[in-house]
Amino acid sequence: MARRKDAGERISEAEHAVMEVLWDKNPISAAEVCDQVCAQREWSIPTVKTLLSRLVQKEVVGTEPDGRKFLYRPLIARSDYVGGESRRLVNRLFGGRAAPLFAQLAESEALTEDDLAEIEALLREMRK
Amino acid sequence: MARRKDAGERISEAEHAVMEVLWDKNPISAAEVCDQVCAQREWSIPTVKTLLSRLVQKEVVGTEPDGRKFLYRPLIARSDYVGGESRRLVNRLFGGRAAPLFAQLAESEALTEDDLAEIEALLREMRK
DNA sequence: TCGTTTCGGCTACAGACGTAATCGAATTAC
DNA sequence: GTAATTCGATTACGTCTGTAGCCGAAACGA
Repeated sequence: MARRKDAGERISEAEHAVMEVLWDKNPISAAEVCDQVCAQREWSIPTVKTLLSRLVQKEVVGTEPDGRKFLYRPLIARSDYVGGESRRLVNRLFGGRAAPLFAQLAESEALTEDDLAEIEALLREMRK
Repeated sequence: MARRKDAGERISEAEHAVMEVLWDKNPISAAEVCDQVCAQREWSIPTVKTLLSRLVQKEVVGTEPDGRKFLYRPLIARSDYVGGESRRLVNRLFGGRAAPLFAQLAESEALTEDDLAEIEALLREMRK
């Protein structure tokens, strides 16, 4: 498959915060991104613009002109990113096996009752 | 803002590789760490020594003198580190819920038959 | 005792990251 | 039409990371 030059360019944590905004709504301008993200993290507009241009450089965000300004939109799906990060963690910490991760979360009380029920449902689903 | 040195101090990926060696066997000397880790990553001894001293600075690795040299041992449990990293990922990508992570792994085919069986067993265990 | 090896401890340095100010062109306001 | 505003682009800069070299003291060999 035409795997475009992906994994090379890692998305940093700050950049990820910007991506979340773009996944939530797009295409939007830098100012709009800042409206969203500067509420949570205490960033200024220049910071957001820097992060956006780095994301554009990394080819994970695309731009389209909108009059005098630019609108930004993600070029990768959130599920791809999330899946990749999840797999990276599982590989690095659990030798690629998901069960130990599950056990770890269970042990550290990170699983709510809802989580358990949901996971059970998913398991039943997969068993069919 | 003042450097928070309490419990923070993140362990980088390269440092983590060193930690894995220490968790596997300890206390050991820098040379022994290199024997293990320089096989996988292509590092030289100076690199390993730098990583070790950074870990000591971060107070996650302790030293004890052994004649003229030092022996290193981890000061944090692997399960604590692994648990923390797992929770960080779940918080950052899945809003703190474990179920979506599970769903993600399922969707990306990252779950083996063994994983499923193991997780089912864990679930039954927790249901008691 | 004197050179050689062996360590740990500083030093180095480029690239990534977090955070932001400044510049220059285009646009809007008078 | 000229000043003020608005953007993207460029530049800045300290920290963290990856990767490693050099130095001086201790220890060992002869």
